[in-house]
Amino acid sequence: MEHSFGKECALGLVEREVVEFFVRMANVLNLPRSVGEIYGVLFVSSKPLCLDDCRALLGISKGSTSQGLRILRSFGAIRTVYVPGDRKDYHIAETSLRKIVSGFAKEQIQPHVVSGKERVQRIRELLEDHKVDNPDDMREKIDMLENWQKRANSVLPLVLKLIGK
Amino acid sequence: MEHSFGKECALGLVEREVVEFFVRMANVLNLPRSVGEIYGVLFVSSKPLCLDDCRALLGISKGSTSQGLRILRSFGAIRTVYVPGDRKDYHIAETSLRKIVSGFAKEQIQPHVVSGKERVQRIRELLEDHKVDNPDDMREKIDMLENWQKRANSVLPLVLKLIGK
DNA sequence: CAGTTTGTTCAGTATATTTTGAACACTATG
DNA sequence: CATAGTGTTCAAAATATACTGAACAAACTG
Repeated sequence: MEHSFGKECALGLVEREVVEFFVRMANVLNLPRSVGEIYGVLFVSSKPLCLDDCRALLGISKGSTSQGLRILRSFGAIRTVYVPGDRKDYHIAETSLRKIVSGFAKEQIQPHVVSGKERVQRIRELLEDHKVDNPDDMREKIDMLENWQKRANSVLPLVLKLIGK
Repeated sequence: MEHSFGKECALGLVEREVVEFFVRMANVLNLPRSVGEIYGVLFVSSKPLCLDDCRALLGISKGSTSQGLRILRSFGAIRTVYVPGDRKDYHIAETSLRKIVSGFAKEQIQPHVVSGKERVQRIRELLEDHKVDNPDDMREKIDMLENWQKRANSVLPLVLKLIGK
């Protein structure tokens, strides 16, 4: 007999623990808790689940579930599968670590990198026609920023290579 | 003549832009905005700054500044330097990307990785004496989690190697 | 087409995080 | 040892973020 901790929910003890694992993951990656929960419940399930399955198993709202699924889809952490004879969309967890990492990087990190690049460019321009305390020193620092960005950019491809399939 | 945007502050236009760059960085890394601001102002300054310098330049509170400096110190993003004949602590930005990344990883990421490892172990144990829908499938999934962790662990050393000094 | 089922959107609410500022501890200094 | 200078802590306030649920849109169904 399994005690329930906190709110009732339809998941077994082991399943709950797996979901919690992904909640922590989400936390580290700066994603909403519900996104972790949803990926977790899909990961742990041996069959595809529809929106309402996820919602019911986790005891969260339809809105959160819909948005969570959208986010997960946006970086390829889940796939939507077609089930003949059912109008609902069914979802399964993508289990290729490489795909997930690469999707996450492309969708969630890359935009920041790009805007960072623009920002440094902008600083360079400002530096042309604005007084600063120590122009040479400042120029050196902007160079350093640009160098950091270059190196940061080179990391992802390597990580993907290393992390394999 | 420089217009001021929003609140008055003691930084020039270029300096403000550099600080904003690091605020975005902080954002991506899931650190408080003030931590980004403080690193930024130290990075851009050509001389060491004390707590009250940072506070005054950024227009933030003493408490935030103290905590921000502590966090930055905790992963080696800044160093505290001794200035003879002055009771105050002075701080400078560490500019070795490698040191910063490595410190950040060790202090902010590693603990999560460790607790993740424990969590997977715990799930394995639970799996021993709790019923689940499909034990074989579940075991396979826990194996996958463990495999992911191994691969994730191998990333940092490589990133450090790649990112150079 | 009227009624159902499914999924999305978004304004309002709830929650979590960050910041503030006043109280405190510590040390130096006269 | 009283006072001033420096940095820390933490409870309360401010802010940012995520979640809810009702209203909606779209697509099927009889």
